[in-house]
Amino acid sequence: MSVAQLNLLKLLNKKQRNFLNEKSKNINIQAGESLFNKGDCADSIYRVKKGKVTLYRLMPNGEQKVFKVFLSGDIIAEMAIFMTPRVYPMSAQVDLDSLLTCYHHKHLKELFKSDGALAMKVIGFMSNRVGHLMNSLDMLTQVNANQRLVMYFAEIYRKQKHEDNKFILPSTKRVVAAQLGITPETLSRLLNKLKFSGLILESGACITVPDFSCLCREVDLVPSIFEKCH
Amino acid sequence: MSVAQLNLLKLLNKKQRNFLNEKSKNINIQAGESLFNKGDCADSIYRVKKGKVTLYRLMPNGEQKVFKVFLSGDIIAEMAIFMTPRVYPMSAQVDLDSLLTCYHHKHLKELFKSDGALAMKVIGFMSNRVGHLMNSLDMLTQVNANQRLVMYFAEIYRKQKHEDNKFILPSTKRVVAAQLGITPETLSRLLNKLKFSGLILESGACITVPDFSCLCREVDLVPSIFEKCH
DNA sequence: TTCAACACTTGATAATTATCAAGGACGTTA
DNA sequence: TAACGTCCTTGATAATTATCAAGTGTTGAA
Repeated sequence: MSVAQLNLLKLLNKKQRNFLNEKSKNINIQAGESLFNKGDCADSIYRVKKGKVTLYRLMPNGEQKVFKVFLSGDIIAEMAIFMTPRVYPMSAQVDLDSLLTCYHHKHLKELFKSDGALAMKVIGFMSNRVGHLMNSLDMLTQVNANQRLVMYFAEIYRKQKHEDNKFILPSTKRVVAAQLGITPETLSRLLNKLKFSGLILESGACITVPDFSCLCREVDLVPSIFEKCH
Repeated sequence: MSVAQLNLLKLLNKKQRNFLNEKSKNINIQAGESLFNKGDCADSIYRVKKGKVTLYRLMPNGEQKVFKVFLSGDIIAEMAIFMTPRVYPMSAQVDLDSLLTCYHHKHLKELFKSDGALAMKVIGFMSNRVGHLMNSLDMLTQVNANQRLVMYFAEIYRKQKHEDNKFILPSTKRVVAAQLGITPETLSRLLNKLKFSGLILESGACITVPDFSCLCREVDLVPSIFEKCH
């Protein structure tokens, strides 16, 4: 399974999961509302059961820059509850009417502290996360916008296990551009270039890649980035 | 204390440290030799007692791109030993004749597994590391080369606690440029611009910053990045 | 010493990406 | 329906950074 898909709660066994679920509570939040703000005490992590939540950061100029989009199944603030000081490092906002499950940090820590083997799993999970981030860090500095775009395609394609060579952009292009660290205009032009070359087809938010190898070759990347498992 | 300065071994208490030191062994390595290669089984972490080690990655074109430089006191491969699969994600090479202490992963895991409170500290440490990396990730995509350079200055200035407003570039400018994700030529020109404006003085590898506030203002960053503690 | 290798610099030019300005497409609301 | 807002696109231009080529200085080996 891909590292990206793993999350903290998947490390638990059935019994532990039951223990946690008993203590959890579901909450409904309407689109537009704030889930938490940067600097708030990080008491809970959230699991998205339905809807969409974005994690963002306020830039000096007041713009909000999206860091990550959470969809069904994703866990929000996995790391924040373990940090010192224990505060959320970014803000989260609900984009669509959402159903979230809320877990209190005390109960998680209780589990981890009492079960040494589980704690080791968590440590391993976090190490892999660090490795993954270091990779991204490397890529984003070493790689041009075209390559970042294709790498982003690969990431969401692996995440969405769709039947054929299609995937859906999970948010507006404005947000996608922000995640790639480019302007919406540049994104528009890059997509145009790929469409014009026939390397991708676009219909609304749905993107089709007829041939991954060709696409990768075009931007000078190895095709293996699209492979779902490794 | 700054997050960057914390490391895995500092989480141990005296007794645990003694336990580990008994099992450790010192090794001398000559400049130019390889410490480990990407993909090697990650059995050990290393502590630099003397010398210099660089962690690097081989690029598709065969160039080696430096990810991090380890000097006295730093720990190499803190995360690798916990990853699955347990292999080093990059290669490490000794740049100066070095004395390293080598700790086997089994002994560390033994400690972490048996002491729930320690395991929680480790989890906290890794969470903070993740937070730190997410910050860097954000910065490197949102920030231009000038700002990255000054942020880099801030990082090594905080690390080297020198008397006055001086710090030493820890490696050649070629390597510094690679770490900043720019070419040596661009680095040369950026430094020139800052020198010409009087914002920095350069003599060999030693850089003096007469006024941190001015420097930060010039590149549109907050001066607090140079503060040693927070 | 002389040569070769390497780090660094500088200049000229090209490629990449951002910025600014304008307009089209679409849905929402009055 | 009209008016508005937002997303997206497109064009023109500017800023940033890379690339290529050449030259300087230093070091270390023959």
